[in-house]
Amino acid sequence: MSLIDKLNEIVGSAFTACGLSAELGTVRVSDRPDLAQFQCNGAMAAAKQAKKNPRAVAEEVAAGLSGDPLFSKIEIAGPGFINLNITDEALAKHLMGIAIDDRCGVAPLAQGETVVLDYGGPNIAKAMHVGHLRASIIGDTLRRVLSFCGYKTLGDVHMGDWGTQIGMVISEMAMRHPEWPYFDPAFTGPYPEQSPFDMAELEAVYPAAAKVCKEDESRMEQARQATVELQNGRPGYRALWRHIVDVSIVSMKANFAALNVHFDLWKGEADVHDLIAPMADDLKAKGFAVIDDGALVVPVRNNDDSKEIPPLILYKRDGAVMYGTTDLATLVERMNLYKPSKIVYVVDQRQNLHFEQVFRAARLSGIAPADVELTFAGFGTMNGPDGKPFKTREGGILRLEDLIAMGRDKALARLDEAELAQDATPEERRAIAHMVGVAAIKFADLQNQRQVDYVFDLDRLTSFEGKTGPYILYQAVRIKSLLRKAGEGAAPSSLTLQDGDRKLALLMIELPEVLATVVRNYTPHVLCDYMYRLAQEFSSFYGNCHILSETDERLKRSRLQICRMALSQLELTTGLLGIDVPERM
RNA sequence: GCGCCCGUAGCUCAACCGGAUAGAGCACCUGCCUUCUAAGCAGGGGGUUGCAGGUUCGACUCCUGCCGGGCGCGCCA
Repeated sequence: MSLIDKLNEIVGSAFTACGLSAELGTVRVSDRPDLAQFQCNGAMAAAKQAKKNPRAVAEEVAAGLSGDPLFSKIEIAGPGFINLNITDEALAKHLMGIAIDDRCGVAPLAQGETVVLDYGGPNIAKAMHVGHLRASIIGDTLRRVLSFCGYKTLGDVHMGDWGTQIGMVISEMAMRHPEWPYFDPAFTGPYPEQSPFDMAELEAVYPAAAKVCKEDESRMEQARQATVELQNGRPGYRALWRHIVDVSIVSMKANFAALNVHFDLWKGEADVHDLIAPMADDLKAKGFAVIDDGALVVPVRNNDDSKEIPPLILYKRDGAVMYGTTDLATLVERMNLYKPSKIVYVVDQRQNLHFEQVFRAARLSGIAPADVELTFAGFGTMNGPDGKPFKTREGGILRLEDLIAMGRDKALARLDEAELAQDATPEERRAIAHMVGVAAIKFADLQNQRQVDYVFDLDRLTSFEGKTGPYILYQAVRIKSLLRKAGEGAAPSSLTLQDGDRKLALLMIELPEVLATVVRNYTPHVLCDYMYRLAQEFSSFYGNCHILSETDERLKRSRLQICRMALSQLELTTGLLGIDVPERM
């Protein structure tokens, strides 16, 4: 049980003893550390309800607490804050419990309920760019945190592989290479196993195709036609599509591997194609789907809506399906295959309305029963310094792999400049630089609140100083180095807490509540904030206390134990962000 | 037009369910490498939380109006 939970129990029952609700006894870390370690604000809320004097209520509750030897201080302050300190002995005892726990004192929150997370969402045939960074790493972090907290998690990359953009690429390829067998209706196969193009060529085709379709309506019409034919199973198109998917996946995997982003499922929109027709028939039969203006749609408007909600389109007039169709069918599939208790979509905030439509259609039709939590965890757009979606100076997109290379090269330069890890092999140095560069990029992004837009600043994204990923790594590396020098020492039987380390000790009890918040609100930045405070508090401790040179053996062992605990938490939490810690840097 | 989001230090961002003196980083200023990695530490200046009301013991937080910005709104994703 976390220390906060324990305090909640104790203070909660003190409230109960006064005839008040236990919930009022919620304790939290004090936001005035100069006054107390913990605080409870429940007396003021209770007084409001019962129309009593808040200080009197607080006095009564405090009197009930006064016999508990856990507390070294119980005070009433201001309008009725109950301020609490616990004894160093109690704190030390609790910490020793955390020290021997490989979960750093965090009890699981769930019992293996399944959660499907939908993140990443790269489109095939396109180079991954900086816009995919947030979608990937926020989703992956949430997956890791939920998994650690006891959920069975399934991360699905959910590629965009079935929409009109593929029709654009196919029709553009038909223009460029009419001789390919994929375009010959008389061809009876088999089609070549080897793709006639590589990723570099594919990437070049897409923007050209998109441009020409935008400018030329007849080309757009061809693209739509190709999309329908692909979806309806034209063999040559399907074979070509398979190449596009395979070539794209190789490239995606390289990017995700570099970022240490993991997926359990490599599914795409196309995977649910065979579920669409039966789903549509069923929705039609039950009256949820109707023909409107030539399209088959699911009206999702409610009478009490204050805004216009357009229907979800299942089949366009031309017979092609849209992403709303595949999203709904994907829900059918996920319910059938995984029976999840939650499905979380980590998607660009601008798709808010779209998912509102999908969720409504799913609830309405019973595809997603009421007890399944559907969450749209939208993230903000990455803007340039001008406030508009980020573009490079040349006006183009910045490729993800180029960004990662920039981070790595900057870290490599830093290693040279500071003459660090000189005896390491070039490969090791490169590996360290990669870890540092990726840590910088990921932490810089994840520390932003998920929902809001943020400004993309290359210098800040690859900065190594201050509130950055490398700062976190640096503190962990210092501890590792310290512990190597200290050698194997027996763990102390108890901790000796002093002014230099008490703040750090107190901080380390907060991890369970931090992770609970991340899970509740799907907000990785709360974890980043904790990690930074932890690293900072350690750094302060490290700078102000001698550890190896401490002559009081008992104190030295206690401090080394604090170091080990800080390292455990840093390694656990960096792991939850998918950030690797080098041995030195 | 309707809807959603945002406006906090020079810049970029935090602030838990309404709590005490609104916190960090960058930038700027002052100290600290003959003690465990200076990618660091200790300290300093910097605020009418867009504006105006309201709710209450208490408002960055909730409500109303206004100003400013972003995004979305039927056959792209």
